[in-house]
Amino acid sequence: MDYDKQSLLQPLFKTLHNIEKLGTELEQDIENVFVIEEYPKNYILLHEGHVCKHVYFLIDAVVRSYHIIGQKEVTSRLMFSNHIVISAGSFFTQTAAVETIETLSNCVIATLSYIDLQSIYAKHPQFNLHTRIITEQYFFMQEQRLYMLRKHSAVLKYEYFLDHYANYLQHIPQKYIASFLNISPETLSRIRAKFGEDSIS
Amino acid sequence: MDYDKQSLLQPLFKTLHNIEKLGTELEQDIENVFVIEEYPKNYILLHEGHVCKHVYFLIDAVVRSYHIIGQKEVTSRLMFSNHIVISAGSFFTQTAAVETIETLSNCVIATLSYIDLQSIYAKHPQFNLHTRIITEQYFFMQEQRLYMLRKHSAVLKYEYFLDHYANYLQHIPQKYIASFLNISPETLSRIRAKFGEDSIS
DNA sequence: TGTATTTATTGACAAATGTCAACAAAAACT
DNA sequence: AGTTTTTGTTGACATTTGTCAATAAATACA
Repeated sequence: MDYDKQSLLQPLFKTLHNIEKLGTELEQDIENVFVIEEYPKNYILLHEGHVCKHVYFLIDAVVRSYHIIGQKEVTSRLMFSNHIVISAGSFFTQTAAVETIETLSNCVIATLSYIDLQSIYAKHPQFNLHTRIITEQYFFMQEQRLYMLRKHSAVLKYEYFLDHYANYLQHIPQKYIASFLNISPETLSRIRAKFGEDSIS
Repeated sequence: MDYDKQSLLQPLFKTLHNIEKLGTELEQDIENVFVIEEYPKNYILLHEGHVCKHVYFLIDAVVRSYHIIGQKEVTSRLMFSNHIVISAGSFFTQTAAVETIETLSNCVIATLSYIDLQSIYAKHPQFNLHTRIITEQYFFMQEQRLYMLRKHSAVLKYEYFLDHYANYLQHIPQKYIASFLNISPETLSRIRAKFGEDSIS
């Protein structure tokens, strides 16, 4: 693959620099350990039961994570370009993941292994500042997802989704959206029918 | 108050040392900025709409956070001794909180202000390592709460609660547990009645 | 200890959502 | 382009959970 790694990683470095300027050596070391990879649609990046050994920085991608509850897949997250993706519990503790991560489009993704990340920490302890802040940001996003799930009715949850994910609506099969909102595909279909009705009349 | 601050903070320092040994000066500086305070039961530590300006380390406490959805309070977290409590979004970004934090028992709590924490970071950048790891741990706990909320039936959610919070059951009014599980108090009462029935027969 | 207040329980009923099935539409694959 | 497969829609109905109200139990407080 003849990618220009540096330009593909530009958005990531912008985020990092906004937190605190990286030294030249640190920036170079980070760039060196990232690997750019292509994955086809519906490729499984992480299997439930396996250890999440990489951070995925989504360069051009639509990705979902899900876990099995009862017999059914329940979508836990929907993620897009410029998101950083890990299965948190698994990655942080290097233990078996309880969720599966799957691509929903042909993807270009920068991957960084757990081991390489640890060596970055060892060589550049100041990098902990950046990952602390990023973890805080993702913590906050997760808090908002929790807030959404506690909205009581299916309609309120769908409205929340429209407010926060409208741009991505067309890229995600509806059944996954329903599952993300914890409602049945039929219920979502009915809600959408009503919404359409409203905007016509 | 004639508390022995050092001994009250022992559990916190143990956690920090387990991540990476703190230097003497850093340890001393942290100890200096923490303030031990007592709060009565049902005291509001943080009001929705205010900025969360402190980290609370619960020394001896039962605490809940909640937000208003529609007309109703919905309990978002239940927290106990040795937990670190903040309203994440508000604290990290120093903006208005969307939730309220309230004591459910008479409490002894160590508080640390946002400003003091920033000066610790400035003076001891290596402390970012500790807070990164702690943030990761709380991230993971939050992920588990999300997982719980996605369990479909009220019974499954209550079973989850029994598995993870059994020790605290008696300290928390049932209506807050119901709210935490996103079910009505009546439904929880009925589930508990059935459970009791089962264990007799 | 007795009274007031809050919390929990129980029943009857209503509302929301899930399930199953049949069909339509869209997408994927030769 | 035509066929197969997947996804989305709609209806009928079942199930779960919520709501309201009455009562009991527990807790707080004077």
